[in-house]
Amino acid sequence: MSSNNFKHDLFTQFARVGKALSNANRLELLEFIAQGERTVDVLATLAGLSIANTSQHLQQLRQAGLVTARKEGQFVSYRLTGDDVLILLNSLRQVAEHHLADVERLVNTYLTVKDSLEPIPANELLQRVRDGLVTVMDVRPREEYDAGHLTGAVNVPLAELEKYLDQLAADKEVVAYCRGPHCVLAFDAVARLREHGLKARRLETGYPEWKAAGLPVTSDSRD
Amino acid sequence: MSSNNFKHDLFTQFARVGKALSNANRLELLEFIAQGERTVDVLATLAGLSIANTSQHLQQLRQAGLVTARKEGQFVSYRLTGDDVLILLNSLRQVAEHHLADVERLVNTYLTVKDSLEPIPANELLQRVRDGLVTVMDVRPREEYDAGHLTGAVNVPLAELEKYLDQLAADKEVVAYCRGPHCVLAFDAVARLREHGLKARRLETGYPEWKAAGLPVTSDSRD
DNA sequence: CTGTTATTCAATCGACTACTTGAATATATA
DNA sequence: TATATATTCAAGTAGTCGATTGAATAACAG
Repeated sequence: MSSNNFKHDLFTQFARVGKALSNANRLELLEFIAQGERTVDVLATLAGLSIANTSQHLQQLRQAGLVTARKEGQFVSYRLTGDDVLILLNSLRQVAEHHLADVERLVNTYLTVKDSLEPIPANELLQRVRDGLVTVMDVRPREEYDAGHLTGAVNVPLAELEKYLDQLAADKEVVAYCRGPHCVLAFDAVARLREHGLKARRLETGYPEWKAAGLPVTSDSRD
Repeated sequence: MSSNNFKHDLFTQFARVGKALSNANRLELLEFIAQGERTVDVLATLAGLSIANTSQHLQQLRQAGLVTARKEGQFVSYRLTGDDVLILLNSLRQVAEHHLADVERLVNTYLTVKDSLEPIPANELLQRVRDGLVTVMDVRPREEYDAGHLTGAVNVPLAELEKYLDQLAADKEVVAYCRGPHCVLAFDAVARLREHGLKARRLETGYPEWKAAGLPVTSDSRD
């Protein structure tokens, strides 16, 4: 029956996408790429992989249709092929969180104060920004901030957080965000801000999701 | 940095889910399970696999948190752990359809209708029903159909689909629907109808949404 | 208790995966 | 033109995966 073959062929193609998602390093690379176009060696550095290895992973992602490459001079930049990839990644994460006991255990182990950190949803943050009630703080490294950030956010790399303390308006609540819902930088920032007596929460999601939702972003360079 | 380990551990867990989705046979099993609880040997028959092999795949799916098992007498029945798994499967399919050239080639090779993967919106369906251009097919089990269905729809439970093939007007397009936008029954029905050379699409939403929109419904029994 | 059925476990084999190393291919710069 | 840089390709190794086969559980029937 050729129809059975059709079905099986189709599932084989779907499985190619699944296979691309079956490796932790590739998922991490995807998360970095989700924040904006990245070159190979930047990605290798961010993920802590060798360049050749990174290149190979990127080609698997490309063959699975999750990323596309663009060559500019000596550099090859990768970016997601579309917002549906982001949706796919988020539903993967959601299923994993929901159904894998190990994930919950992990999160609880590392993020002891999880519930006290009440994340703020994106739409609520948007409203509060408009009302001038909050300071939005981007705690990612400067390069990532430059590549794109929430409009109105200030960049405070985690290492320099303490330097900026007295520049923060004491009456405004601080909302920190970073790369995604599981990015620990924002958790750390909130914990440290609170140690210094400031009101602080974190954004429920992260920069890629904010951007994908069509909410206002700013990039300081091309990108 | 302990946070790097945390992050990597987390991605390793996500990758477990991805790995479960990385094999065509497992994806096919998942689709069958999505239609309702199934026992091991039924699944083995449906997928054309040996029982031992099916059992192994099912356990991988279970360890990835995608399905759960329930033992009743001699039989072990598997079902999806939740609706978010369905959402994940659909976004996987969507990304694959969107970005894998091979999928498009496959679909175009086997299917006569080109824009066929696009679901039809409710208002458009309503118009086409009035124009007598389509056969509306409710692929849910009979009890659900009896409790309420789109006015004018015929009930063809998925298991009996092949029996009804010659009763379908060959010149009319078939529009299948079931429980909601992510209900796989309709996907499956469309795929199988197309395998038999019929024009088929699925309704963008499902019965609950149709009813909620105030569009015409009929119930055959009390209710 | 014996035999049957449904499912899982265990052992095996060929194929594939992740990563490393070192070379090849472009592209820019001096 | 020669040289450095960014990326990809190719080959090799240890480890994992998918499927088959046959045995091991477990629940039921006679």
